[in-house]
Amino acid sequence: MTVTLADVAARAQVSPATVSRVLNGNYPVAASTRERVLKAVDELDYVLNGPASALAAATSDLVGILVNDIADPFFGIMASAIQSEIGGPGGRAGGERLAVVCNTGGTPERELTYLTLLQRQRAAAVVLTGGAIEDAAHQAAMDAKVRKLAEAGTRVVLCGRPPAPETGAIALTFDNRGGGQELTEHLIGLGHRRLGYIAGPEERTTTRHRLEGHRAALAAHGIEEDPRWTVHGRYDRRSGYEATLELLRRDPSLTAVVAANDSVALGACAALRDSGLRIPDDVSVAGFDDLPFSIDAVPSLTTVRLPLAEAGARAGRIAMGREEAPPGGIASVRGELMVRGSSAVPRDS
Amino acid sequence: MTVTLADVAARAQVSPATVSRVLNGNYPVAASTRERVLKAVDELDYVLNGPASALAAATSDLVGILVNDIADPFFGIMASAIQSEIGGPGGRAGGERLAVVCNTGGTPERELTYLTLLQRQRAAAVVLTGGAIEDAAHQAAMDAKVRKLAEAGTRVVLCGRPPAPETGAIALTFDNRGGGQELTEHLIGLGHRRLGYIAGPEERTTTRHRLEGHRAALAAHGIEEDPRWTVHGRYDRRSGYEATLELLRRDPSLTAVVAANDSVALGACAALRDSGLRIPDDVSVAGFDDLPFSIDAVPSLTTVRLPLAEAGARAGRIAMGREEAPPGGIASVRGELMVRGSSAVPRDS
DNA sequence: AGCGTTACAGCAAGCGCTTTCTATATGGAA
DNA sequence: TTCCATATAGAAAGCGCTTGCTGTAACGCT
Repeated sequence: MTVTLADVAARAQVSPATVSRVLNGNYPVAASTRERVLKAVDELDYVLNGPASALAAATSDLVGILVNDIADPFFGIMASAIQSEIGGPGGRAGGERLAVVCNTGGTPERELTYLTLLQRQRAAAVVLTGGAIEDAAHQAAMDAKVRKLAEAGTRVVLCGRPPAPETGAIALTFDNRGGGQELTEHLIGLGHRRLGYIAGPEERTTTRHRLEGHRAALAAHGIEEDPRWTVHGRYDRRSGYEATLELLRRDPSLTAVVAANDSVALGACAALRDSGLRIPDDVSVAGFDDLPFSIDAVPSLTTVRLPLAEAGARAGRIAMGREEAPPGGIASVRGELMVRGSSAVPRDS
Repeated sequence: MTVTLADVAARAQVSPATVSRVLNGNYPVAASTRERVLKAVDELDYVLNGPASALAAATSDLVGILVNDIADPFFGIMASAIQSEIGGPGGRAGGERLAVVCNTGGTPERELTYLTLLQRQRAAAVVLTGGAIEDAAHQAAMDAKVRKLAEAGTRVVLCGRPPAPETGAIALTFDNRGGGQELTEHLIGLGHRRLGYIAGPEERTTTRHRLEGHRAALAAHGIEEDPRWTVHGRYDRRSGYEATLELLRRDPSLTAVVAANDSVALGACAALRDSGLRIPDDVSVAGFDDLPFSIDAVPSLTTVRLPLAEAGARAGRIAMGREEAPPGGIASVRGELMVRGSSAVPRDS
């Protein structure tokens, strides 16, 4: 039925061992023999049995990439960059690796289950992207899993995620706190004193860090924050729209709205416009991430650029052992403030 | 070293066969025995060896999803929907399946290589998304691969891709032609007579079909097309920006620009604005796909909505055998014209 | 009581590959 | 010529799991 190594061996008049060695190229095989084997492979249209090979060799060529939401370009861009470096087809590395992009939806269970699934597949490496969930029990479970993976020889890299000390994972962390602070400082510098903040889901590290940065900036400039100025929501446009209406309801005198990310910011812009407010004349808006569409917003969005593709690529290389891990296994990746049209001096200043 | 089935069996005082059956749940096992086994599994922290199990059972729980560009929400949305239906963690189906999202970059080689890799892994199913590449040799190679996969029992579903007759693949095709035609007819109906068209890459079916629809609309209304009105580019914002400048250079009297997709349309908007033209007062703009950000463009984008999530979900269910294939193995999915702010009656009409 | 069923559990034969160890040439070096 | 590297090929033992087939109690009938 299906062609096996043995069939190829028979056709090439060699032993299965030789065929295997030709295919893996890690053992001397005479050129003439190799050719004969290759010819047989071609003629029989032989395709290696991955599971069998993984079983025998006790390694696989699967690389897992965990993302919170694959439909969100934030993750798509990182996933794409990681994948381009892990040496799948078209990648520069030799062995052909299969990237397994797993969509966790940001839920603890799925995150854990996917990790188990990857462990089951004996994945060669795993890259976890995006913010982590802040729940002690879940964290502990994740850390344990990661440690187990690392012990089993799977390289684990965190990309845009806080470090997980003692687990053996390499972390490329985004400086969300610093970026958030810089962004808000920019607005304060323009003269804003009443700033609304649309945060992401409560239990995410990303959410907390960005918010902390924002508050640090306020504190540094002696601005006392009104609790009404912060609204939590999801990381999507819709949430930004609704949260903005809520903010406006709570305090119509806000002169700036800082959003947890660019999608939220876009929703905020829509809500402001629908409320008859002009950007940035009446209200300034700022986002985070600098996704491709942010520059096309009207006015273009002031935001913090995160080098998603670069970080992803680096994470991919580290996962493949093609780049050294940063000292201490932890590196902080900084964002860059992008001042654009959506932020300006407040009207009343 | 690592815990195996046998270890669990020993601990639970049963045979390996019994453990396997408890884990797979496809054979009667006494409740008391099952419990004992489950307890041992838990105590030993046993994780099934995927490759070994795939080898023995001659099936795997991997499902491949091929996308042209994972960083593009067009594909991200479909991938997400497919994944939610294939019964991975959180999905409603029983068996836990691992979705393998493969980023082909739209290149023939990678497309083919990934298919081979999936074949090698004995994937349970494969979903190919997005437009196909129009190259006779490549098509033939792809069809042959697909046929082989189908013969080997892998269910192959095409989502947003033209049918591949005689290969055993189920096709959920987007009616790009019809959508393109409807869109252009809308513009013509508004009074536009000089319409620029920014097409995607030449060799893609999606590109060709949308363009054909556009031209069919022109023809149907007796509008003779000026060859200068069509520019080919990539499916991204940048390309839209540049192409628009080119169109404007070629014929400054254009009153409408139809883009191959929404990203391109956004780039077009930027180019028009940078050229001092107002949308839609001076020039109308239209996109395709209706990605989430399109409604947030200013003005919001007139476009053709493609039910990406619905189609993806359906493709996922079909791939899992949870939904019947459409009659003849082919279904056409229609788009819906979304008339919004970026299109209006031309100034000079 | 005798016997066919039914419900479990175990045996053992692989699944298709990798890899260690062994065998056989072949070609110098002595 | 003799002997030992060196190069290349094969034999065979698994890798860890699944599953067809074979027991063997326990049960319900007649």
